[in-house]
Amino acid sequence: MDSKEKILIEAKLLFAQKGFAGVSMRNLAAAVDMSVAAIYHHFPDKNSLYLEMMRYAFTDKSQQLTRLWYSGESAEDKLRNFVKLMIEMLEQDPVFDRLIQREIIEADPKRMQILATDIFNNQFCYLLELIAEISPKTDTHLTAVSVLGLIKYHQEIKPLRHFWQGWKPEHEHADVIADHVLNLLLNGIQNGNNSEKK
Amino acid sequence: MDSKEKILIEAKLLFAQKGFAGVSMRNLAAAVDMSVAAIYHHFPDKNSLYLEMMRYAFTDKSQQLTRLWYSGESAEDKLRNFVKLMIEMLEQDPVFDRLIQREIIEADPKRMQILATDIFNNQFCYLLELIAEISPKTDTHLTAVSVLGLIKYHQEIKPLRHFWQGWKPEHEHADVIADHVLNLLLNGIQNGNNSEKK
DNA sequence: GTCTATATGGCGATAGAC
DNA sequence: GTCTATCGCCATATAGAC
Repeated sequence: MDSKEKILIEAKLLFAQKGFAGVSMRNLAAAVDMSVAAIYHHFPDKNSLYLEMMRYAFTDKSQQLTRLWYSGESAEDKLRNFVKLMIEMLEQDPVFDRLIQREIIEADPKRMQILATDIFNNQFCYLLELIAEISPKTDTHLTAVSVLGLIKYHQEIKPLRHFWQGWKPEHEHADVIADHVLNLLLNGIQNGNNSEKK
Repeated sequence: MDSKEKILIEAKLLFAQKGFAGVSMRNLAAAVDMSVAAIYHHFPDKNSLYLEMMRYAFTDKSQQLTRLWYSGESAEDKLRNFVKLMIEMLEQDPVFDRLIQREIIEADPKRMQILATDIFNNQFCYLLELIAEISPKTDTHLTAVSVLGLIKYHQEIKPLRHFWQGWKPEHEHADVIADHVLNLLLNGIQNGNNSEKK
């Protein structure tokens, strides 16, 4: 395999786990079984390596989703499939998931706009249309963010949740989480008993 | 002011901004205008300082919440107040919010267990009981995580959301978000039209 | 392209004076 | 309780041989 790509793959893993400040060039060199100097042959400095890794990690994540929006299914089935696909994607590539989280918390203004507009906004618009169809009365922007939040948070909290009461092994399975999230979205937590309301 | 408390206050700010690995004892010493050795007089090492800062940052928060659990209100009103209080707390103290985010993402195994059990678990248990009362049929653990996710994600995504379609200035207000989250939790997104279901 | 060796400086933590 | 001075180590980055 190409040495440069090997470095990028390992860098993605390490930076996602430990953050920019938490990963040393020595750590990375050890992980790819090379010397530090060999890495500096491929990248001018640590910062450039990080940026190039980000570009590498973000390529072609949206193809699977786009196929979904153009399927001929009903709006509710599309939402069902969207939630399931997103949860599966995050579970399948947790490294990618953590990288997004890192970027949001670091909140570098330049990178932030690229991330928001170039990568996420397109998919967000499809989701908005879908929600407008299913639930025209609600604020579609807020609801779309809630849908993403439910999907994202269950993944995000995985390191903590098994310490908490009521945890079961099945709570780690993508389809169990997907079913729960979809049920909550479509019915709330009262399971059909949503009478009393102002 | 007490030197130790001054250190804790500044440490909270710095660790929230830059993370554990991103803050050196020298940075902190400069921020409180003391020597590094003076800090080591109050704390045995960097890790202990961090843990004590976390406990310090959480004490007043859990007091507010605990008062809420022992109020004589109905379960649904308690949930309503919990969501509102949490959103207000996160908005009012964004440093605290970032601290949680940092902690979850850094997921240091040693710190994780202490924080998850010592600090979060108590409040989580109250939330579990509440949900068990409101919605006995659902999986309470998953539902509690969803409640936290809805609250947390709307705050977490703030740096990104205004780039996305459908955003309005009012989406930044705590009470608008709280109303939206509560409506979603109690009714789902279909607004009472939750008939068709497997 | 990859290595060994090294320059230069910041890191966590400690010793001991005041 | 706070300081100055220092230890030993690890950080980023470079030089030059192969």
